[in-house]
Amino acid sequence: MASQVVVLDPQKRERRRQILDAAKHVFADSGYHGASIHAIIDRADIARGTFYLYFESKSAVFSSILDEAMESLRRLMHRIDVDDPNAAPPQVQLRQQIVGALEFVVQDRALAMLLLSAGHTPDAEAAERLDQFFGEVRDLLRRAFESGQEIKLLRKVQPELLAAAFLGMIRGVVEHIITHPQPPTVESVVDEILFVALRGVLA
Amino acid sequence: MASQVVVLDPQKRERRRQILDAAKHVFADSGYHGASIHAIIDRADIARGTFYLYFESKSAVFSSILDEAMESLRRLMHRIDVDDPNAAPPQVQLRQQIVGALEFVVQDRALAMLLLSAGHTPDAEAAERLDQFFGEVRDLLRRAFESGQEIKLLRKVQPELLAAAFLGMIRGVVEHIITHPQPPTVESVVDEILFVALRGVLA
Amino acid sequence: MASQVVVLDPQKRERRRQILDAAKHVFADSGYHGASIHAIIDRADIARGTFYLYFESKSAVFSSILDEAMESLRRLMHRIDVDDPNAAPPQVQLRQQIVGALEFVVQDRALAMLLLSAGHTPDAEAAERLDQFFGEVRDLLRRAFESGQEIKLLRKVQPELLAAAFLGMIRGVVEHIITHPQPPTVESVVDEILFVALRGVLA
Amino acid sequence: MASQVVVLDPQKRERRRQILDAAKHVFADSGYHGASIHAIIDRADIARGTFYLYFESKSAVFSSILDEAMESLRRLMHRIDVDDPNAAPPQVQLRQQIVGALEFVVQDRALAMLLLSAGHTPDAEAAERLDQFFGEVRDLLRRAFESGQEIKLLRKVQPELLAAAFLGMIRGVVEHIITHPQPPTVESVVDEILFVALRGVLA
DNA sequence: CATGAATGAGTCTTCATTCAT
DNA sequence: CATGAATGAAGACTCATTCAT
Repeated sequence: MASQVVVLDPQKRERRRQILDAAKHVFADSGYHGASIHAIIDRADIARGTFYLYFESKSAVFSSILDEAMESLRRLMHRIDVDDPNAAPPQVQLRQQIVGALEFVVQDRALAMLLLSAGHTPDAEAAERLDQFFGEVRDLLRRAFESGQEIKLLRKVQPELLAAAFLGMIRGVVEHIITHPQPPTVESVVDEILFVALRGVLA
Repeated sequence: MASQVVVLDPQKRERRRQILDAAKHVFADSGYHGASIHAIIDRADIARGTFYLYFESKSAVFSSILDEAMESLRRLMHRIDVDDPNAAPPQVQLRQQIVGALEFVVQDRALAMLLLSAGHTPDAEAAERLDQFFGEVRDLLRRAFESGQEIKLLRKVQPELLAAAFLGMIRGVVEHIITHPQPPTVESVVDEILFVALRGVLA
Repeated sequence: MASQVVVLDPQKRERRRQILDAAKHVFADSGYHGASIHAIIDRADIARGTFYLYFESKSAVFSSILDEAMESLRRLMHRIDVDDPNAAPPQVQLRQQIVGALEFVVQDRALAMLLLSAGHTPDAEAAERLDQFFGEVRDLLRRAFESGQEIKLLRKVQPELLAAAFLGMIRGVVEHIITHPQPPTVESVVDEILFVALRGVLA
Repeated sequence: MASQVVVLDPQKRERRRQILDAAKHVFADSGYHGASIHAIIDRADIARGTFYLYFESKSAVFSSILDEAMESLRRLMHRIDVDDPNAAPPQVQLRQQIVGALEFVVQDRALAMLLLSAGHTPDAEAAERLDQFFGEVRDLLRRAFESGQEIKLLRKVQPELLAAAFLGMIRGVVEHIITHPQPPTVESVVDEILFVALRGVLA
């Protein structure tokens, strides 16, 4: 059976998970550079050498974490069905997807912090991988704007610019939710933001 | 006009500038942690010790850069005058200020990249200073929303959430402008974004 | 006999020894501050990082050296048995102990020099540890004087002052033995000093 | 007029004093190595370059401090007059000299601490100078013992060993006086120590 | 004479990665 | 497979000394 993912026997899979989880939390706590292999293997409760048995470098784990996240996100973002009369109205579908994606990110606090906090790192490989991640998300958004425009749901906009702006907005919102002492529900946040995005702030 | 800053003789001022500029570029290129004192002094073409003559630590230069940027931004962001009949209409004033601020950031490419790329660093002092910087900008935005609401220019919104969202949006836009191969003019970008922000994307 | 010290497998023990020995010599040669990690690892023929695998800092090795020395000294200094009719007479016991302790210090030339040469260092931790070491020795001496006084072996003296004086005397004597081109035997030195201490220099 | 000391005009003399005093205190506080030129010029309230106008290096000031101290000590230690029937009895003269010397050292607290705390330093020049200082004192003591022996005041001793032992004792006593919370008078200390030295501790 | 800005060798310490067991 | 001891490059920072003004 063809598979993009290298098939590992369950034991190794399990170890890999263990390391990925540990790394995710450490990256979240300390940022990419601040995360030490020491902290990761400590949390994963494995030996130093074992780490390098599963990942060839620090940036490799980082990459894998982003890979997994991207895949999950992609699974959540289907095409919005406009033609099927049985489907929910587009705006409802849109809202559902955004809520879903945001909830995915926000509920995995470690992932969210990792994504927010990992800035440019001196490690070129990691930096590139992160750029790529956000690039993909931005593409997702851009295509969404383009479709919306085509089907006349949205007015004429510059999709690329808007994608960049909205990606930033999402990051800002996620940060708001995560760092807030009494985090609002994702639903309430999406309602407010979506309203603003769709209709603007003008009275 | 009296200055808050300790007055240095022109020579020292000049050196300080030289170091600040070099540091800004290095931070922009490599992020806070990735920036080495070595790289900074290399770029500034000074000796190791000279650096510590002007700044007591790496995080101190970083701080100073943010201080200067914040001060400049604040100078650009006046209160919007609504009552004076001789003043430009509020929306025009708003647009001017945003254009001004954005232009300030974008035209200092190094500063822009520094602000975008500096993520969580293991250096607590630097991290805090950066948080503070964005916190101040967010406050500026929040107060703007609150005023707008009070004078009934804007509809009822959650100022804090919107401030976070718009700060993120601004970061996204700045990144877009900076990284774009053919960067659009700030004016055109502001027009598009402002329109969206005020009236939404709906057709 | 159970050991207070964490038990290490022989390999690590050996390495630790190797580093301690190297450090002792370097400290002896250059004093605490003058001793560089570089010199220590050079002498121990290990890599920089290896040093920090066994000791968490320069002051930690220093501390360990003093710990070991103190423990050895303490093992050499038993209470003097006055009552047991089978034991050697007190003066003989005293002489034996002093000879033993002095021989221990003198024969480990590096240790002796380290103890003599380490003055006030800017490193607070190391300085404190050294003070503590000599403080303990002084206490040993003070208690010895107090006991001697109680059992009427010694005449009325100020134990604290005398302890300080004799500790200094011992340092002086050790220095004499160590730096002398033809070092006298410890026994001969102890005989002379002990005689003076007990009966004075007057004809 | 011949003079060992280079004659300086009063202004320079004064400046020199100022620096020597400052340096003495700083050396006393932090030991030789821990003393920074910065601390010295700060305390002397002079500019960096000025320091090097008066002393060619850090070790040079250190040397000068010891020179001055040695000269003062020598002035205090005359030959003990045994023959002159009008002179005080030898033991009284001895006591006076010791009290005088000790008082000189103890009352100049900074000097005392400097002498006690300056251990082997990595600075070869300074280390040598310090050894020389104590060597001279030891010689003074040795000659005293030799004379005492010649005139049959003292019994047969090993002058060199005893000089080393007594020098150490003196250091111990000075340390005791200086570090004691309620320092005893020098006179009382000398009485006790001298008694012990002359007659021993035996009951 | 006095100044203090500039220098750069040298310090301790960290940490990603390798490899023999 | 797993281990963890060993490595050494690289990092931030200090400080005695020089020298142009």
